[in-house]
Amino acid sequence: MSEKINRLLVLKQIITLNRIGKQDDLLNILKQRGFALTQATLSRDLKELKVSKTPDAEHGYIYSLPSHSMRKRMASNVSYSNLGFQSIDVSGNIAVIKTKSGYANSFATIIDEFFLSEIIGTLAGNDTIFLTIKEGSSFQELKKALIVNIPELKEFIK
Amino acid sequence: MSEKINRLLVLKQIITLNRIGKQDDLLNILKQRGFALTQATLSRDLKELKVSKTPDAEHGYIYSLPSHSMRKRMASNVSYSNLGFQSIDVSGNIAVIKTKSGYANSFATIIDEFFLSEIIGTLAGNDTIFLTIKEGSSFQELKKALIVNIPELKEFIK
DNA sequence: AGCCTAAATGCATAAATATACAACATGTCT
DNA sequence: AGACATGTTGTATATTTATGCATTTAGGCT
Repeated sequence: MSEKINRLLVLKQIITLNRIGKQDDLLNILKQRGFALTQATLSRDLKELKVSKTPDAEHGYIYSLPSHSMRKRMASNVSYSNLGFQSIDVSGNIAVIKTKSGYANSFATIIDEFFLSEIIGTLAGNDTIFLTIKEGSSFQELKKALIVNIPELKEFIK
Repeated sequence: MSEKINRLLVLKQIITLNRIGKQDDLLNILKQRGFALTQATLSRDLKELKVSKTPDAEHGYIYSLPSHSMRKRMASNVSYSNLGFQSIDVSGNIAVIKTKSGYANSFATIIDEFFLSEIIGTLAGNDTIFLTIKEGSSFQELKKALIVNIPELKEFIK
């Protein structure tokens, strides 16, 4: 299960570091790295990651991540390891993240920047963030989206 | 011939204003607007415009223009009609744009923002811009790219 | 633990997209 | 104008990608 999350993270990395124009090529690289999957699954993964296929001056077509997900992180060498994350829980359609004192606001800002489709809005106090989960999305999905976008959280969630 | 340029311009407009997920749909709209073409041509047009197909939260997939081409223009209600453009010529792999006095720099800046693949670099003086044409690209291609990106120039070039 | 629901995946295939090739048009240069 | 090069397009088709359906797997809950 966490197999999938790993795969998504590796997939993102492969896409940012290489210029690849078809799923079969991605598939082969993933297989080399020890993942067992089919093109069908890959297609679904790409959809989930919102990876788009774009014409490229030299390579014909290439896959690329939505501009938000990566660009900033890659450029500025920022690590999120110390976001102050403490825990995440849920009640109804409100997820609650607890952070170290004073970290809630900056953490929420980062989350906002990813425009996660599972979230309607965030509200941050001093050490607490409320996240409204979009109708139709689950707490599970939200957690997964958080991990995929902020890999550093992987060790801490669930 | 200018038929094609018109088509590309309309195509861009259609894409910015609608959320369309497959070429057949685009094709139908173009046909409604009086253009006669096939899916093959459309596919080539999309490639030329660097239109990418992106997963979308609600619509499955949508076509969208590279972020530069449009966003700014649509948002800020800027018209380029008065860029000060006067003429464009070429010698070897250097294209030379003449502008009204003082306009060269701002014009060059706008061009830079489109990251045209036909251009290696630009250099602007007071009323003159030098554009280095990328090896493998032609002056013709460059002019077309300029028109497609800055429709206002259509009347003035060639 | 055992039941239940939701997620994940493969297989097969439909759907969508890109392109080789040939034909035709357009432009350029002398 | 004629010749040559370049650009544009359609047709047919190969390639690539998405998805319905069935099955397996993983969680969540009592």
